[in-house]
Amino acid sequence: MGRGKIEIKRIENSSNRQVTYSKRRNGIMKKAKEITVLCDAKVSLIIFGTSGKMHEYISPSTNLIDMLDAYQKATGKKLWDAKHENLSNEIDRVKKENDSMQIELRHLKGEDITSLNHKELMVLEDALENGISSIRDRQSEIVKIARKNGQILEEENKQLPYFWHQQELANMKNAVEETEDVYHQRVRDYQSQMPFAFRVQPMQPNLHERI
Amino acid sequence: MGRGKIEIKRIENSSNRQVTYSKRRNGIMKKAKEITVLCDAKVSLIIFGTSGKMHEYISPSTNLIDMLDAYQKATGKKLWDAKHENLSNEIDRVKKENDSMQIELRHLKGEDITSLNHKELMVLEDALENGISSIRDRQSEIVKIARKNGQILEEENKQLPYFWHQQELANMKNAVEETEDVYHQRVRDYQSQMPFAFRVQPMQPNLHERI
DNA sequence: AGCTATTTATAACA
DNA sequence: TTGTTATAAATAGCT
Repeated sequence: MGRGKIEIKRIENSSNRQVTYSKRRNGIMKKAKEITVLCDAKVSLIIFGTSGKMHEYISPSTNLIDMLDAYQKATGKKLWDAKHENLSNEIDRVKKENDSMQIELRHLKGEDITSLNHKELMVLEDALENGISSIRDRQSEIVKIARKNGQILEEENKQLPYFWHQQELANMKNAVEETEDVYHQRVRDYQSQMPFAFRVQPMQPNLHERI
Repeated sequence: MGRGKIEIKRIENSSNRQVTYSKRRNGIMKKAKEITVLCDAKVSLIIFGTSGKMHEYISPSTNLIDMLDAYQKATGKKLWDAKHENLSNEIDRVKKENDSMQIELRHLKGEDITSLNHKELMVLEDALENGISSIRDRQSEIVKIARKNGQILEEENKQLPYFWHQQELANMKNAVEETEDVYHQRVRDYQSQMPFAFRVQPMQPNLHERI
């Protein structure tokens, strides 16, 4: 209904599309109002354009909530329960993730490990070895930097013998481990059989150096 | 638009009203579909006639729930109330818990530790020491039981020297640590200053012995 | 339900 | 954007 007939397909010219949208939106709104009055129907009309701007019409004799209640009764579909269900599902999902991390944490702390078998324990032990060695490396790095900057406090100084000793032990152990290639080969094999929760998961590196 | 012009007011003749309702309803539906395609708008249209029968149109690119979510964002009106807000809040809470566990796990694995200071590293180290010693205890326990039951496989036997060696190292270390009461006293003090995520959190004990 | 005279909506243009 | 107008589309009153 215009100067020319148009096909019902997306209008590619964006400004034409905008104009048509605006005019037709008004047209539909008008029709909605008319059918409401003429036939005392109840209408709920919500329109979003590509811009994201919303327009709505609700028959004056009702409101959106009542319309949606009626909708649920008429269709049997649960609307706000569906929403509810989605949220519940997400909670379940996140909580499961939570639980497996919780378990992994406890395992790494040596708790609840009676349920683990030999292989699983070996994987854990390896992870802990790696962790502790990283942390000791970092410790000595910090101490070295602090030394250089003359920032070591009297109190902290007292602890140093312990760390140095730990370093020695770690070195001894590493020396032993280096002769035990068979063991580490095996650990790597087991890791590929472990459940996902036991592997390292990627994460955003958002932390900064702050000695 | 018909044989005669009509006023926009309730059609009193019930059968005329019904006919007009049906025709105009189809007209609006058609218009809704057209604006959806022509302008890629998203439309939700729900109509109830006096009979109580419902008709609806939702743009194929969306669904009623998403439309209503968008409606809420656009208007600020809440259609689904506190119940859902509570669920959303719980999701946020659990996700945050998740994040801090994620961080703690990475720390225990020796990752992302450049952001930690000396004291925090000490707490971690202590936790790892405890974990590794529990796990080694359990390892040797398992081995002992397996020995007793004659269940040791040839393959597993190969690994034993490593574990025994680890045990020795651990014992040496413990001997050292026992003479370092000052250190452990200090670690306990630091722990009370650590953020929650670094402490052990309670959990349901749902795992069973399964050597 | 169809039919068609008319009214309305709107596409192209200004 | 807003308005105008030729034309397509919707539909009121009839069958």
